[in-house]
Amino acid sequence: MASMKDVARLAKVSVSTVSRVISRSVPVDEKTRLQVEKAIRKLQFKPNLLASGLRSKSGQVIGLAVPEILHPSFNAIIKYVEESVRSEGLQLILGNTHNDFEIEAQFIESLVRRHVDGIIFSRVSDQSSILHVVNKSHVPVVVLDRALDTEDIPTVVLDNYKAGVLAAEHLVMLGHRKIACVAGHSNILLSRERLSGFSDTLRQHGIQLGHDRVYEGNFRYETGKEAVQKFFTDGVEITAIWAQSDLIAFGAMAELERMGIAVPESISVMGLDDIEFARIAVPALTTVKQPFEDMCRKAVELIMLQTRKEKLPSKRFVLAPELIVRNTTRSPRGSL
Amino acid sequence: MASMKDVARLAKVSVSTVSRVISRSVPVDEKTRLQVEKAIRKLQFKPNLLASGLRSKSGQVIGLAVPEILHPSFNAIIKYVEESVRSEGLQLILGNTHNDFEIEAQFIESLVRRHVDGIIFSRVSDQSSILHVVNKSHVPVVVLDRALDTEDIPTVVLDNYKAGVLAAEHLVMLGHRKIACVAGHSNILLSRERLSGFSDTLRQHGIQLGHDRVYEGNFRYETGKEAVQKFFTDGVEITAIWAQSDLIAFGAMAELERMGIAVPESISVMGLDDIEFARIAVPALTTVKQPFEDMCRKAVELIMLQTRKEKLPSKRFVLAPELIVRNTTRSPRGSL
DNA sequence: TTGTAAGCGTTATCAT
DNA sequence: ATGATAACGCTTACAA
Repeated sequence: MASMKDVARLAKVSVSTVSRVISRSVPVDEKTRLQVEKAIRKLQFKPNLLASGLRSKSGQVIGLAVPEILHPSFNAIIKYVEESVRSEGLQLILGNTHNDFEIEAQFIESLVRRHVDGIIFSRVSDQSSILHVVNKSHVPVVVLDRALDTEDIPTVVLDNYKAGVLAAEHLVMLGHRKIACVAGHSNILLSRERLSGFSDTLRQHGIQLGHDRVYEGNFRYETGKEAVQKFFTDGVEITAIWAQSDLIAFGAMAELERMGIAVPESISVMGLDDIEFARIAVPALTTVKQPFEDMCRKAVELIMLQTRKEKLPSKRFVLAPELIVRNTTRSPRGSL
Repeated sequence: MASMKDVARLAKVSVSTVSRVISRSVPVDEKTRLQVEKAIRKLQFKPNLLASGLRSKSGQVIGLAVPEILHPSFNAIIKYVEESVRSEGLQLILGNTHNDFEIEAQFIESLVRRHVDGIIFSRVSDQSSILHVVNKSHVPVVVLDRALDTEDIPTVVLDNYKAGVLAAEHLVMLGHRKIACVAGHSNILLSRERLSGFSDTLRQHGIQLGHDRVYEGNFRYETGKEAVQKFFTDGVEITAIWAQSDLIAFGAMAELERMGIAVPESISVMGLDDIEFARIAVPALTTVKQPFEDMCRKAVELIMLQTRKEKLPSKRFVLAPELIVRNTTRSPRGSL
């Protein structure tokens, strides 16, 4: 492959001039510029990213760490982060941490050694190496989707409280009063926030969300099944369920189906995320949409700002959720 | 960040010795090795990947080009490629080509400039720049999931003909005779192969798959809906449908549901891929499984073999599909 | 505006 | 077994 040296020789200029033409950081005489460009075309010269990265200390990549690739919401994040990253002229290194902090640490280390321009963490493990990264190597970092309440790191999150509010309002407006919630683990901040928004709003409408009506699990499909089994084993009366993820909602619906309980005729179900399948499934899932696209764009933007050493207007960016009404919710039997 | 120079100074050896300790390519005296390792630990030295990449002409990354991230089968591919790549000690650069050959070309160019150790193409666009890559820059390449019939490029594919056979056998065994197929575009080789396997097998059982019973579209959800509409508009009698992707199958089921036709009671539906949702959906989808994990592992393996300049045992690796029977297929009414 | 030359942090070659 | 030293291909002071 042709190098700058070759171009310089052909264009009868120095390598620095070639470099200037390419980076267009410094004015170059029209005539010499044309010569150089001609030589570049002739030799099909493409600058070596490793060399320029080494010199300028910028690998022209950003890294994205997700805890699990085969999960619809992370798919969305991967897609939109890739899009934003490319629109900045960079490339994306993707790593699956499997929620394992050792794998995460190893991934991060490689990114740092590669002089990435930034790292986006989507849901970090609790023993995350983020702090280490931020302190030791000064690589710009953004946390996406899961806020760390304790840390002073740029963060992009959903307004999780508001998500709970939207869900509660929707179910209450439909006339439900026997309502349950399937939540993520309470040691995760966003689970707590979602639940607070949900139960606060119910309370404002005179509905108490008792402990027996809250099932705590993870955000996966199986949690939905388990929750439904638990509610019925405990004999809890229910006409509507809000699941804190669409996957949970699908698990719940599958279990209801298995038990011969019709959705939404007998029980309404709604989720959170608005994954692709929410639209596709039959019946289509009523849910609270997470604005993944905006969140990812924001995250990349925050990386770029830090790269340019600009001061961030704020450390914490909270984006609003949106209620998407489809076909898994309706008024309870006998109401209205 | 500490560099080799720093380590060398602290350990009172030359940088080359440090390099040798790290690469362990050449024997180093036990004693000096320990000294060096101590210094490395003390300084928390991490070799710079850009520098070593520049010198050794290996970026320690491989690139993966997919046409669409938000598609369940590509999710699987992304996941399993990432896994295999990491187990080789490399990292993954992911690019979404949107089936746009210009975007693809640009992505590939950056990968080459980055001296990636290999590129995996998952379903290339028809005007793909693969050939260019293979010829100009000698970067190892593997095509995954969609074979190019014309080219002499290492390829990993599903045995698509066999997939058609498995689907046909299953439906025939259940007693179906009025069978339809929703296929991908016939200008894509794998669609044709799947269809051939399917119709050949039906024919062996005395069933002719007429043109009116084949709907050609893409592999997306909407195609399934369109196909069902078409079949019913045309008044084609059907008791079973094989869709060449799970997404198509879900589209078909949604449309059947909308029309009040029960699956599998009135019409059996089966797919191809075995995406996550096939298991999760209600009713769970009967399908032909694509061994994504094995395919991806193979693809990465082929890259590594090429990197080591080893001769490939073959250019084309065909992996077997597997029938997964779930709840969307059963014997037609009236039979057995 | 352009050229010279000194790195960036490694690895590879050649001595010793 | 170890050390000097020259690359790798680019950017960036500093000079001219």
